[in-house]
Amino acid sequence: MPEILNTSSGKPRVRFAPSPTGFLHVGSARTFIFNWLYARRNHGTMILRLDDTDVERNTDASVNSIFEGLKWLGLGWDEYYRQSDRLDLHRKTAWSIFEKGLAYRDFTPARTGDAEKSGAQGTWLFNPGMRDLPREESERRAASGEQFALRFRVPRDAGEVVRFTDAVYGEQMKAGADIEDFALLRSDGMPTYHLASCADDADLKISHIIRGQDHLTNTFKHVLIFEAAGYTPPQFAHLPLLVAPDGTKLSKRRHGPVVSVTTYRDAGFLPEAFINFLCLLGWSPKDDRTKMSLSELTEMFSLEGINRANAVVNFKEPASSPEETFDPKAVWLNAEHIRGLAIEDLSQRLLPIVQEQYPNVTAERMIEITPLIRERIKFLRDALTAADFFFVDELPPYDPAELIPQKGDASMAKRVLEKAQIVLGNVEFKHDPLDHALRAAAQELGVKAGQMFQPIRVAVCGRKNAPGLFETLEVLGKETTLKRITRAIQKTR
RNA sequence: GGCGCUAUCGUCUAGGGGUUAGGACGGAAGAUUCUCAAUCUUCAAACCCGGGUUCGAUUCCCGGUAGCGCUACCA
Repeated sequence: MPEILNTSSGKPRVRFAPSPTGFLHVGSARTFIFNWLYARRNHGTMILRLDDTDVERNTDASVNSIFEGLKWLGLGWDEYYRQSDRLDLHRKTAWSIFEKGLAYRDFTPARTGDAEKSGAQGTWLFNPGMRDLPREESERRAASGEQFALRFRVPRDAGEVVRFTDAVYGEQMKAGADIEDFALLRSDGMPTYHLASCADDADLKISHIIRGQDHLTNTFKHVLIFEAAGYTPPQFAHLPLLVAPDGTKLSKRRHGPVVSVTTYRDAGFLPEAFINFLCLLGWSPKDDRTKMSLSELTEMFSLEGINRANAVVNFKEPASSPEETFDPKAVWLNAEHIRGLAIEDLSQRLLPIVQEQYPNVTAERMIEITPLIRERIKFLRDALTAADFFFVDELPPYDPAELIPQKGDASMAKRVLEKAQIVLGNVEFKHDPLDHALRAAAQELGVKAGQMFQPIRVAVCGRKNAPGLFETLEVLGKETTLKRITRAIQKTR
């Protein structure tokens, strides 16, 4: 009598089950996000499960990196498990399958190395002799201490097919004759991924398995395990893979840190922008929205919107600037989200980054500066370069030639600065008065407004490209402004 | 090799038997402005190929091609 999963409450239970064998990959992050969105959208439960049955390859560093990445995303989860704590359940499940005659001991030594792996001619299905080993002989050899793996006895008679319906890819079927007798238990007694994953999914009453498409063909094996263990398989939804511009799947070895979530964090991405970007890879709302908040995404998310083709993360392979490290759309979305933030909020996020380099900057100061750079930064870290002149006492050296205005010369720069020194000494440092005073001064000197503003801008900012002049001066204050203009006048000599 | 999946502008995608094939990023041009941004306007840019079904296919079917995945006592 198969136990019925997922129907009793109607509330979905989903899980994200990473293997701690490396940092949190952007593809994994997307899988986590889709699961989370699905759970929240349908008032279900989000489960985090560490699939750490491969003791050889698991590391604590990886576990930490995964938590670090997930913490930054800030989405959270409702239940947490580690497969290594649940080995008894896995073994019990495996042996229950064995007892039903649906699995058998294979005493063949493990295939070593990569022999006949990728270039294999023909498909390996099972080791000769083992599948039909008489029960008594099997028991005897096991009792004598001989090592064995436990394999699933895949039904491979003509006409045997395994089927399931994928929420994304539709009806799937495969002949049993094309499925190899996969292992359930290794010869050291440890469960394999397939077994552990299914045993846990059943035990945790997972209703929907939302995961990467690399598992689509594994799902036939999983259906076999669920049914052999007496459970109704959950609903499956496979996600198209994220690939590099060259079409190969994202890997640390080939593509470096671009595939790590923490790289986005450290570059100054907003987690909500990163999430927004990832959602648009392989999923779309049916309207034309692109910039979406977490709550909008939660509201809009559905399995039906998931696409079937792999999605390219469009970064430049040899990146010549930090910006090129990322997909242009991710960068744009980040800037969009930054622009959409309230000044106080943005300022708070900028402050720790700024303080790392300029410890004297206060929260009050940052609030004044933030509106001037909000439209000018693409990454949080850009505040460091966009507003540097607010943070330093003394401007770093700049080329005095920069002080020379368009269609002007050194003497014009000097006249403008000297005039500015006088005018600014007698004006209130507020936007409008500064505006009026400096425009009037330009008129008196017979120069264009732009010719008046540029030398002042360079004198106070140390460069030509900067925020609006009046608001800059207002925030900078009279004292610093006059000091920097004096320095600039010295430079014109 | 076997099995499975996929194929719309450079990229992410919408659409769907009859459309000027829509949007976004990026690119180009222009407007605005004290520079840079931001903003606005405009432009260029796509249905993998071949058969079939049909009055009509980019859309449905078949084949090809290409890409990806699985083919481990990894996950």
